Amino acid sequence: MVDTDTTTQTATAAAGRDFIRDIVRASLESGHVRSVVTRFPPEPNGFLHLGHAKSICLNFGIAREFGGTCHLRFDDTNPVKEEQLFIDAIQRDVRWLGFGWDEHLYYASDYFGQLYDWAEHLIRAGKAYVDDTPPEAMRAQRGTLTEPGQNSPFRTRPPEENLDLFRRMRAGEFPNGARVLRAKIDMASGNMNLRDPVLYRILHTHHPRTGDAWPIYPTYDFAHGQSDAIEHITHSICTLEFEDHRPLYDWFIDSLPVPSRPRQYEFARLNVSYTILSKRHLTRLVTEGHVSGWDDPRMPTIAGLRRRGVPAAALRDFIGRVGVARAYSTVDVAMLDSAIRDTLNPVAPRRMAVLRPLKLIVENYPEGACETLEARNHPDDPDAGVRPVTFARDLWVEQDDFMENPPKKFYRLSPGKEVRLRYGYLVTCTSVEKDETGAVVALRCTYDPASKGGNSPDGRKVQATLHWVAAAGALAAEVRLYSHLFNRPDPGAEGDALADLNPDSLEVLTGCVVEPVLASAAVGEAVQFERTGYFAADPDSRPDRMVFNRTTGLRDTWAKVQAKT
RNA sequence: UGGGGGAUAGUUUAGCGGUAAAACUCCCGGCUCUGACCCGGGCAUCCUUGGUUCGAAUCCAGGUCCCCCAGCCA
Repeated sequence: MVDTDTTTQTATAAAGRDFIRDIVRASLESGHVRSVVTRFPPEPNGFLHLGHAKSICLNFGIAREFGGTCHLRFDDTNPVKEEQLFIDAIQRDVRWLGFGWDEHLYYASDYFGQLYDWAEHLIRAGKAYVDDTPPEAMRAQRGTLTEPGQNSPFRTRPPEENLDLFRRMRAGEFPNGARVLRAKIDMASGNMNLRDPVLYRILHTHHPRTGDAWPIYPTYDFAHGQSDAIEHITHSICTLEFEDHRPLYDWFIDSLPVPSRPRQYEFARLNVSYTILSKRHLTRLVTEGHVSGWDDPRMPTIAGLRRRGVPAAALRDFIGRVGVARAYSTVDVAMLDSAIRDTLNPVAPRRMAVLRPLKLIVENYPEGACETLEARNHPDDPDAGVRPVTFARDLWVEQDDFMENPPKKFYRLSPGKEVRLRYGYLVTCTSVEKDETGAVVALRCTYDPASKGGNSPDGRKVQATLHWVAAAGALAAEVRLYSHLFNRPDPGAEGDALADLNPDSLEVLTGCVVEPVLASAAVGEAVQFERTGYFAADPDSRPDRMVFNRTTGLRDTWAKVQAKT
């Protein structure tokens, strides 16, 4: 008891601050709740995305911070849309994000029997009735936002008849859509959810878990709160659009002999600029082939972000930065990139990779010769060690690092200019080779033999340090550069969101050359290509033909300077 | 007078009657064997109009704008 209190206080002090956590803290301190129990309730009809990540971090995070429990519960009440494939993917993604549920894995379908009994309970209490009204007519009877609805002619059906009909619905006697079970609440309510909501509908559909055991399925409203109650959830946290379902949520809890009294709290869902986080749209992107799949690195899905190389820690950090509130908002996607860089910068090993190669010939370096130099794996972390890099006469440098007629602010290579080849030598460009069309095909340089390692004895400074790869031994690679999937910050604001798809969201570079050590880069593991960005090997990689995904670029001040001129 | 919510820098969020804080973005500068990282500096009449108060982003009253709800989806 004393230990429990101490634990609670410690956890309480350690937890973050937002209005939900304030509520949890208060309920714990007041003694209304002894131990917090939350739940993450995905519907298995798609892959998890950034919006779910917020909910996952909130629910599992609160349980962790306050010494409570968080359940993973699949909201599988609509077999028409749900699949085992998604159930598996969701579990994989939640785990990858860094959360676990121990034995607390549940399915709303686990409670179909109990839910059915409670439906009969409502019928006997005169609080629910079987309605034969066809869908279109029912819609017409519901009224509008400003006009009250009309009572269904079946609303006064006696309980015995309702019970008989409902049992026959359950027995599979009627076709899809023939009848529904409705709660008898108030057809004149200003809250549309209270105008006799549907509790059960007839669906002769195979369910991933219950098979063909049920020809009727409960609706979200009838299943969710009661599932919470069965699991003794203390804080049922959901998004704002469920706010006006709360009176209904409470109506069921008050009308049924449920074993506990959960409370629903709502927060604003996450929106991110230049992306879309609606399952309907994401599903279309996949099924219509606009992306390669749910795990396409451009997708805002957990699986897509993972494949792109985004670490789980970066996602958690991002969610933390975004905060939790009740105000509608759209977060700048730049905040995600920032979180990714901040997570990767201190840990990602540095490598050299030339994305758009330009040949550089060191004229005064002996032909056929080469030497091994030492490069640090991380400039700020000596413990990261060093690796050998080969220097030779023929090298590759980045096309962007050379300009024949440079503007004043251009620090890199140009005729007559001296720069440093990182961890190598200082080189000075002496001449340029061009093809018939006038395009630069190679640079000729001289190197200062005394500058081995990158510094000359006389201490002279150069303005730029370039990355490079020796031609001999270089590994060929494909590099996939990703940018926003949509070309406007608010896709869909003017019509169909898919019309705002960015046709240039994927750029595939096939002629890249990278350091030989990259042959052993593990899939999904982040590295920094110096001066370029963070990358991770894609599952498509093969030892002799690596494929790298750009997770995110480095901040690029030069690009900004350039853009302004 | 349908019901329910929300308004603090360009973007998210903090602030809970004592004179607006942080992160991201952007701009200026410094440092630098990554034009990265890092370090300085800059960027807000707190939606509005009144009221209460010595004092209001915070309390009260009235406006304005935005979002959600008329699935047998969740």
